[in-house]
Amino acid sequence: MSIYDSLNTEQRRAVEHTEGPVLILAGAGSGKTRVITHRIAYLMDECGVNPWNILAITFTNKAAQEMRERVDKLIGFGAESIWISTFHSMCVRILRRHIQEIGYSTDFTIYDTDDQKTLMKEACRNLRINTKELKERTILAAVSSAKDELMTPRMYQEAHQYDFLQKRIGEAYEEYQRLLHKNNALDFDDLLMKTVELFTMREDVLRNYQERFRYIMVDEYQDTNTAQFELVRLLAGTKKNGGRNLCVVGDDDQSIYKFRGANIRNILDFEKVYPDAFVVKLEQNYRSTQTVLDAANAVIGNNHNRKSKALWTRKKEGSRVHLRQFNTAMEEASFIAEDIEKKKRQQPALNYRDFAVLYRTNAQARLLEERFIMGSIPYNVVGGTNFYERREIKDMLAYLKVTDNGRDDLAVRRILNVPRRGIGAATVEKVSHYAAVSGDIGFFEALEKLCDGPASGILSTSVIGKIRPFVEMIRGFRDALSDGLSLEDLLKRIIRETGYEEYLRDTEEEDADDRLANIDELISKIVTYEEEAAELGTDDISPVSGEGATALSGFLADVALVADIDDMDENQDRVLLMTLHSAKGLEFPQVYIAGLEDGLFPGYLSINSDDHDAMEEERRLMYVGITRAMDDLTLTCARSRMLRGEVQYNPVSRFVMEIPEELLDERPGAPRGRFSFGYDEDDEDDFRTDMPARRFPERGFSSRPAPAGTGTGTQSPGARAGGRDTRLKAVYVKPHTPDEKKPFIGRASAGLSSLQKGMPAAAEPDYGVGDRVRHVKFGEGTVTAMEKGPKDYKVTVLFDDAGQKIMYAAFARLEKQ
DNA sequence: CGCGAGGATATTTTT
DNA sequence: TATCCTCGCG
Repeated sequence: MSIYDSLNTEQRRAVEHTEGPVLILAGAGSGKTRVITHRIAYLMDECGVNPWNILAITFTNKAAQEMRERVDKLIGFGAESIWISTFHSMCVRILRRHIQEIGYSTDFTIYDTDDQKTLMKEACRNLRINTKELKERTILAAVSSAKDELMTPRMYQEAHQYDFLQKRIGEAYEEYQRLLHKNNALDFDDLLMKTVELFTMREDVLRNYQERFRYIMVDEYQDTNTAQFELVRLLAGTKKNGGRNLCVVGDDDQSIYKFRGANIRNILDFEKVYPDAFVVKLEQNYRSTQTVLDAANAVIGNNHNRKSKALWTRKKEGSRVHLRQFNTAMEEASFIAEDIEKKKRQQPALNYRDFAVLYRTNAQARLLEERFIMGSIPYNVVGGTNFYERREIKDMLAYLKVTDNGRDDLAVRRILNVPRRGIGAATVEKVSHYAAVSGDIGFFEALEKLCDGPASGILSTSVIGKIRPFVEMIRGFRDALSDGLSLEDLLKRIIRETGYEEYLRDTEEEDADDRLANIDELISKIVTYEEEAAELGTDDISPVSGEGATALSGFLADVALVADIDDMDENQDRVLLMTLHSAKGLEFPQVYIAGLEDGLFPGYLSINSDDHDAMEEERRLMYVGITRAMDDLTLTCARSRMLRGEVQYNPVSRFVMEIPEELLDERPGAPRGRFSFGYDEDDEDDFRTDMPARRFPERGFSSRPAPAGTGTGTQSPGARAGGRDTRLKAVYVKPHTPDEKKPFIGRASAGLSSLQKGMPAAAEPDYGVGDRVRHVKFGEGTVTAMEKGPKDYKVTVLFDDAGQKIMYAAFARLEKQ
């Protein structure tokens, strides 16, 4: 009995095909991690491949960690010398060793989004860019996508020489890079781009790694961007130099990171780049019930750009997908909290950790949290603000950074006056200038010179008197560190000497305790790090610290690359709350997807976007969400919800409508209440606000639309404006209230959003009594009566098959035959 | 220089 | 709504 016997035929083929390019299309829950780990084992056990010749790349540290654990279990000895790491840590590790070849020094620091913003602000100031007209945010976004596409500042400028705004962005990009370089810092995207640059410029270095990584595996391949693709392509080498043992694993249906530059074509076109690729599809799902799978398949089936796949399972049918609709988001949250308790009572085998609540935006977590606290349900919110982005943590890290590397000007400036030392902007400005004219020395160095040297007249003695203690304190930290003080004690000493605790208590009474707790957390993280460092020896403590790196810089580099999800501890018995994005790659017996409303999920941006892909990406996100569920899936939505200070009224998400009715335990109803878009014959109800939470239209009157993409029944594609999904747009128009055709999403009061443009008004129908018409659902029929009702035209139709129906013109979407 | 008030502004999603 | 930024005063 070998370990490979547990694999199914397809998995086995994927495992045993070790040579040449391989594409594994792995549907959700099809055991792809198993395939990768077994493949690694197979390479070592059966093919005699050395572990150090194997590279496995993932996207998150958590995935990397999990993979390593599983490989360890499978093969034991030797697993530790396999490179299993994320793209970013891999790049850091390579750059720590070779970046001097392209003009940086190997002790570079990594800037997070916050630092990027600060730096870009400086770049704009230098270039006299008015950040009111051209926001740093915008520039940074452009720079980031340029880097994803491996575009240098020069290339950017050349590509946009005739567009004034773009040209300015190009200049800002260039200046920003200059500042990064001056600070000996790389931002996130640089890690990838600089590695590619290194490999392109130094063929010998590339050769070196090509020879080392004879077998490469890439997980979540659908999420790779151009830079990552190029990196992999370079590492994999060519047929001639004996490489190309590249195995990529992914699922185009789970590509949800386009906004971050992910290029779905990387997976769709893999066979074009590698025509001799061996392709395996894993379609057997080991996770979910048939019902859940059917729902997922139905939803994703509405997307066009995909490799066809049909998941199936041997698991039982399972219970239907639960659908619950509420009047407010508060009720929705209460329901979820109560439902979890109810299920736990009914099925004592369930633990809190078996539940997850997923949502589109982080902001939605708040209400849920409130209710969970109220019901004393243990929970954990994953994501939101990253631990390492919290102010107090960044302050502490800045002290550590300055102690470690004085060239990080940003860090120095961050803490120079934190806690307050009476050193202000004017002084910072003078010191910066002094640093610039003294041969572009670092900020801290400039501070030192101004304190140590003879009175230069640049700073007054009183200011020097404020700076000197700071400089001396930092020096003290440095000395202590080189005398062998542990990181833990260093951090404690920093807190003590700076008086940070008192500073927190003085300035913010409210959450000082929370912040102090966070600092304690940081201390324990640093302790853990040191313990691991002691165990493994400095080189292997972290995937990112190359040789030559001190323990401190190793810790700092690690920290920069940690995502919130990486810290998730599945041993805690807590309900997990997280975004759909964070949930990718996870599974739970009980899953809730909350906030299923058009305008929220799919977000209004994608509903209104001209980019057809945007909606498909949202749908993939829904697919990811559904397929997280093992046994039970509950979908919830609210008719009204408070969003950034205003109440919004949104209809049920179109994605819910795409799930076949027979899979749901309740029918999606038309939203009720004041802003209902009305559908029932007895329209009086539609304006009652005290409707019971759940009430569904009569049979046959659901507002279920046809699947997107198939058009609206007989409507020929493209017949309507833009050929896009115009059907649902009608939903936003309040029926026939002549001077009030406002969208229901976006602002409920004033402020007409762009949604309004191009919206079909509830116009007079182009048919009359006696005309033959066709309805999406009921088929053909004859109009027998028409009456101008209070809100809209009330049309009575005698359908050939479905009998007589009375409906409103704006929603019936009757087509004259 | 520090602090507070008030206004603007953002809101998908995150390695 | 919550945070962030700017501006003006003490």
